[in-house]
Formats: sequence, structure tokens, C-alpha cells
Amino acid sequence: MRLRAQFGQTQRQVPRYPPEDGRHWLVRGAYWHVFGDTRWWLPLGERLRARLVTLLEAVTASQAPQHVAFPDVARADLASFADALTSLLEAHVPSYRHLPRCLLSHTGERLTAWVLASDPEAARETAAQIQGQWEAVLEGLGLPLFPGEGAEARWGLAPAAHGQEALRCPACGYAAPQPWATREKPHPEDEAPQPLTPVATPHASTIQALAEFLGIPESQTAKAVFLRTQESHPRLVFAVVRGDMQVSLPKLSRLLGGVGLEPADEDDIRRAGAVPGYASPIQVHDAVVVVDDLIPLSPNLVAGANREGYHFTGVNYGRDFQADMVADIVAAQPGDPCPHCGRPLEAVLAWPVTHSRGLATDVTYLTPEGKAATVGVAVADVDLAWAVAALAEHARVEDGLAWPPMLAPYDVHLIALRGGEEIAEAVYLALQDEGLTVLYDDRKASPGVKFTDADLIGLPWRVTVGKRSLKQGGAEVKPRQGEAEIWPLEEVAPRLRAWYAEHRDDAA
RNA sequence: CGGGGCGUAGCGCAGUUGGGAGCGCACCGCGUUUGGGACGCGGGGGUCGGCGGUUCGAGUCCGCCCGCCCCGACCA
Repeated sequence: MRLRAQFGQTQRQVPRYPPEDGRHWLVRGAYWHVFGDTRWWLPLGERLRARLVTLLEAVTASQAPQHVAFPDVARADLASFADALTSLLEAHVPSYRHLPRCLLSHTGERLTAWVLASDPEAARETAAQIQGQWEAVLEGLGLPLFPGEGAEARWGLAPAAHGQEALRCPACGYAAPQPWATREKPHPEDEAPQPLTPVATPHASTIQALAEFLGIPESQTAKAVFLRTQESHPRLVFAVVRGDMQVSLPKLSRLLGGVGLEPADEDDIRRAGAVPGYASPIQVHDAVVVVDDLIPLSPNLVAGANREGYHFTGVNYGRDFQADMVADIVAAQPGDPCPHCGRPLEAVLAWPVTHSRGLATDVTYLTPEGKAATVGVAVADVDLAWAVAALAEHARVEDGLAWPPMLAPYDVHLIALRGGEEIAEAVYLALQDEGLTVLYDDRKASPGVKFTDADLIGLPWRVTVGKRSLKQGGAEVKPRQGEAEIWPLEEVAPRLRAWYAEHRDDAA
């Protein structure tokens, strides 16, 4: 490819991302263009992404994957995808003869494997296996990953300077993206239920004020959070967690079928029969009540009385209020106890690059015995944008990028300088004749610009042909992070071809 | 929905008594330069988010509207 005709300018400045962020270098190297929430994969970036996808697809060969184009669903929205999936399975998986199958869809920013198996457990195992193979590829490209789990999903997390918050246990290695992380829950002592008693609590409209006023720990209170679903007919959702904990909106959203949630306003709250500031699940109506699984185990809580200035003591789940759903809906915080070993979790920043999970379905197929069994469905995916951003962050060197040879968008960066134009053309052809891909800087620009761009783009080899190199007997050849040497012109192409034969085991 | 912030050149921004529409990067032309993001001179580019008001005069003051970002829980 001639740089003279290439679309995409390297950038001097990237106000958007600081230099320790991999995305900074993707933008500067003209791999990405970013505007607001929109990301373009420029020609260089698209080649990089294509190479990554090729490498990832290659390792799934043992699953005999078949390519499909599926709707692009965000990971959090998988639950709302259920109806469409049911329709697909009912039509195309009538019996055991049609299982197992592995489908690959490669939409925009995500490579997804859809695993259909004879039971949910087998599907999950296969998806996890594919995920493991993909993680091995990414690790082979220099990306360190640590495993995360939570909400029945597995994650491969790549540490990143400006990643998303994740929680990790330094003792046992448990980790998960923060909204999905779980924590060990306390086991409250059994107590005899006390009678439901109203108590005047003027001005105690926050948990903290309430706990102080009554002289009790926040853990003895129930916190009510009102939300509204983002649907054509919004539902009011009433989430209850213990006063010292916080609600995880993603967990709640998944329970409710993947709908979006937003804070409810005062009118919504009053319409359900509750009083803001003194609200509780007692006697509310026309609302979906979801309580954290710790609440039924916690006797004699203090909760709002749905009356201005009053709370109840002795609130007990089951007797005083019921829920439509009971599940883990708290968001673990740094310092909370690890669900596996109880040691404090610590916050780390990471991008969730790989992910796998089973999908719930009630579609059945006929077994060889003629009985109905549930189709197992699971997905594994790689977020290509985060993968590339994390790879860039780890491929970054002082003055630009340094891609591993397997991944680089081109094999050789060829630069023509003054006095070397014609010979550079010949080298360009010779390199291509050896099967190498070449990015050829034939622009009218100063040497400094060309060298700087080569550093920003970060190909494994740089070949410079100019008056000076010719005087010294050939072309200057420089590995991205090594010393430059002068090679005789006729040796350049064959030697680089030989190097790549050794350092890249794919035929692509 | 409520609270806060921001809308000025392609991008990032400055603009305090209310009177000049500017700076950096990018872009175009000419010349010099040519192995580490060169320099000089010249140039193009704007509904200052929109509408209305105050004023001799509004990017600037007032009102309304639109758009984007952050915050929202019994959250400090």
C-alpha cells in the first residue's frame, strides 16, 4: 500500500486520551478515528482487526464453526434477545441430529461464538473452552489477562490504565467487573421476630441520619431504591438492599429481562403508595419488588413506614412484605469480602475483553429416545475494540507502537528518501514478490515526518532507501526496537521473508 | 424527571467595563529546507447552538428553547 494514497492521517495530538491509554496510540497512528461515541476503524485499523479475527477464528477449527450473521447484541442485552433466539432454535433445532453446532458471527466490534449443545452444561463448557482458546491467542500476542466471574458469566479481563473498574481478590484470584462482582454476604444470627412498630424519626430521611438517630448500625436498616423501566409502558421497580449496601443496576436489569432502568421521580414513588425519604416495601402496590437475597435472612430491620417522619422497627421479610423476586442484586465494593475466601476485594482497572455465558432457553428438541430435552445455548465473545485497545497499550513503546509480527497490519514499512525513490520502487516490488505485505511511504514529506509516522504505526520492520543508505551500500533495515543495519539491496526481501517464515506460523 | 456543567473555525480552546471575532493544531499557495513531526511569507475557513429582549452597539447582559456531558438511591 502506498502511503501517498492511504486514507488516514497520523495525529500530533489526541486531546481525548492520555498517553498511557492504548487508545491514544491507536488514534495517533491513524488506526482509529473517534468522534463522540463513534469509532471508525480506518484502513490500518481494519487490517489489524482482520488479522486478529483471522487468528481468533483459526483456533476454533476443532469446533467446526459455521459462519452466520446474527443481530449485534450488546452483552448486557442478551437477556432481551431471548425471544428471537427461541424462534431461531424452534425452527432449526428440532432433534438431536442437529446438535451440536458452533456458529461464528463477526459483527462490527465483536466476534461471537454461539454454541448449541445437547444440554446447558455442555454448551457452557464448550463456550468456556472456546473462550480459553481465544485467551491463549491474546496472551500469545502479549496481552495479559486475568479471569473474572460473576452473574453466571466468565470474563477475561485485561488490565488497562483507563479501563473499567473491576474487583479482584489478591488472595485467591477471584475477579469480576465491578457491577457483576459478588461479595460474601453476612449470616445474621437468628432472632425472634419482633412486632412491627412505628417509631417517629423526624428529619431522618437518609440511611445515615436514620442510623445515627436510632443508634443502630446501617446494616440493620433496609434501603429502598425506586427505578422505572425504560419501556413503552414503564414499570416501577422497587429494589431493596440492606442499608449498608448498594444496588447493582446491571444485575437488576438482567433479572428484569434486560430492560433499561432509570431513577423514578417522586410522583412515580407516591403513585405506588410510598413516601420518598420514608419509603419501604411495606404496602406498596403496582410495583415490581426485588429484594436482595440477604434481606430474607435479616430479622428485625428498620425500614420506612411510608408516612412522613416515621419508620418501622421489627420489619421481617415474609411476614411484613413479600417480593416478586429474590436474588443477589448488590454491587460489591472495594474492601468487601471475597465470595470465595472472604479476604477484602481490591479495585483494579481493566477491560473485559473476553466473555462467555450460558443463555437460558426453554426450547426443547427430541432425543434419540424420543423424549424432549432442553437445548443448551451458550455464547463466547471477544470485544475486538477493547482487545485491540488493550493490545495497543501493551504494544506501546516510548515513541509509538510495536506490534507483534502476527498482528501487525503490514509486514514491512518501506520509506523512500531523497535520492532513493527509484530504487525504493524496486524494493517495494521485490518485497511483495516474496509474499510480504508492505506499507510504502512514497510521500513528498521530510524524513522526520516519515520516521515519526513509522514509529507511530509500529510495524515490525522499517526499510529506508535514500542517498545516505545507498552510499553505504544498500538499504537501511531496522527492527522496530533494534539497531539499524545496512543490507545489500538484493538481500532485503529474501532475508525479511525468511525472518517472517520463522516468526509467523500462519500462511496468511 | 430534578440538580450542576458545557455549546465560539475540521479538532482542542481563549475571549471582564458591552465596541477588533481570536490562539494552537490541521488545511491551501509560493519559496527555502531534506536522515527524526522544518522555516518564512501569503491565504481560505464562523449563523459565537437557536429565537426573542435590553442597548447607538451583544460572543459578552436578560428570558425562553434546543443539543451534549456529569450527578441522581434513605447517595454526604
